[in-house]
Amino acid sequence: MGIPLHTKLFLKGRLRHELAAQEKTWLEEAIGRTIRLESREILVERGERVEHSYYIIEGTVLRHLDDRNGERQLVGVNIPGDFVDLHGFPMKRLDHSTAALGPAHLAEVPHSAIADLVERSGHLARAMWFSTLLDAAMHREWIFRLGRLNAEGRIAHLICELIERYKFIGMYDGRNLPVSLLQRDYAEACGITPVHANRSFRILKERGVLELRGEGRIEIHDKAELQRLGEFRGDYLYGEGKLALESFEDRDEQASR
Amino acid sequence: MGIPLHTKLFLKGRLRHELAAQEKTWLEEAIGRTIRLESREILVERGERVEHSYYIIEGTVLRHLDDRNGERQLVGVNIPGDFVDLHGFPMKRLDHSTAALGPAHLAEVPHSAIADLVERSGHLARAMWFSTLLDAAMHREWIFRLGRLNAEGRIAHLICELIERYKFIGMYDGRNLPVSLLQRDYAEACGITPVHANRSFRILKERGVLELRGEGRIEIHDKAELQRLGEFRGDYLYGEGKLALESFEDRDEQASR
DNA sequence: CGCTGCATTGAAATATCTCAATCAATGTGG
DNA sequence: CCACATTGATTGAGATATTTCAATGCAGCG
Repeated sequence: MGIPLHTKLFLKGRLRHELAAQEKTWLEEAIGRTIRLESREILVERGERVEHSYYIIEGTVLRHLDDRNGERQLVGVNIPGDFVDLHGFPMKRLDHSTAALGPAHLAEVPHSAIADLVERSGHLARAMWFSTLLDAAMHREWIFRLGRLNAEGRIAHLICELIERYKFIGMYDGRNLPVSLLQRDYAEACGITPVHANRSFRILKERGVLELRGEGRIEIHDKAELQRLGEFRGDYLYGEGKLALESFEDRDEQASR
Repeated sequence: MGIPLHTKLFLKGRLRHELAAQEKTWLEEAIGRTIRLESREILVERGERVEHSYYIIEGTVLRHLDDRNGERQLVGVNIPGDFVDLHGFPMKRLDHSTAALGPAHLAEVPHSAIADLVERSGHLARAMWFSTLLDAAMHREWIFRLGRLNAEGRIAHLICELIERYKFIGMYDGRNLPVSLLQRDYAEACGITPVHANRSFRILKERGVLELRGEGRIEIHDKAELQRLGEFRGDYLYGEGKLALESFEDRDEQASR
């Protein structure tokens, strides 16, 4: 078919198994259109009712809450292959805002199409449920990071998470992480000031842990130390041991005639 | 029927509409047995594989992550009517631990029974998905609380959330909140030390905002000020305007012959 | 060349932690 | 009923982490 394959990475960072060809086709068909966002462009504002969910083909989307003074707290980072706001499908309204980090290319999936998908494939339905649960698991680690770690640890933990997730989608080469967050963004993710983020990065650099290289690139020099600082245990990303959907797969096998 | 009705509060704090009688019956039947936990007893440890999910009939369950030194970070508080670990159904393994706050009475629901439920009722399936998404929404607010608020604000925000949730299940009278967290627990929820929690509560008391009364009771004196301090907007609990499942209900109506 | 946006640095102010002690309530054994 | 242990709350004082404010540096860009 001549349709461009937007679903190549679909949920790739989220599931341990490939989706079936049939499922991929359905997903591909569910895409209404694709949209391009400019750098820092807002996708959805907190409180908005939503009729579509967005899947990232390319780029990065930040999810955030605003405080009274308009200061942001990031609550999530989405990368290619992620749904940004799949929870908008059951919830119909977003409790946080989403905005592109740099230029981004998204697939827009109408909720009506998701409803069809869910009806057609129990497996896909559960894959989507699972994906939103993975968001929740990440949220929990973010809570941990903010509650128990100091500034360096928080940054380290965040970067560890990003390393694992980029690894899942084949975009981490063991040294260079293609992340273009500004120091301000790290500050907003870690609950610290940009000034303090800056000092923390300096320390990490001086200790030979990592270095911000600009151009949307982080150079990882000592991942072990990074994990130690961030008290990072990556199991919450459910990437190992293909734990993810196996139980569903078992069930599906039993169920299939 | 002679079976005690454990599902009276089922998801009551989670949905804006009553479940259908048929659904309640199914749920009731899905309960394998009920268990009682002693105060501070651990229910599930991080990393454990789980075959059951637990629904709270009575009592409070805390969800937490441990840091390297065994210090806890709370990531959630569950109250009567909540599923504690419904996400264990799709995920099969918990990424955090759960433990009773005081004595608790739980209903144990085998995942096999949930699988049946999900298959039998699309509506119930989505209600459960929704419930887990509400957890995620709360997680996001916890991230906000830890990232943007000072100690007093964090405590205020947490208590505001508890007020709303107890209100949903008819256990808040406008003044007394039946919560028996220790100051240590507030500290673990808010990412501060117990000593600092203590000082913060003193300030809240001196300002006439609230008072810990012991005996598992918080007296709320000035809810407006509490909300201001916590920059609290309760919309993320999806309790107003019955936004929750209306879209599903619409769809279900269309779908029903 | 003079913006502009971001990174970087210094110095003082503030929030929070740490350590150590005391207090109050409760329960237990004799 | 008393002596004692236990648990959680409370307080003080000094140490540390983080913020705030203000200035400077630096690169891309019209």
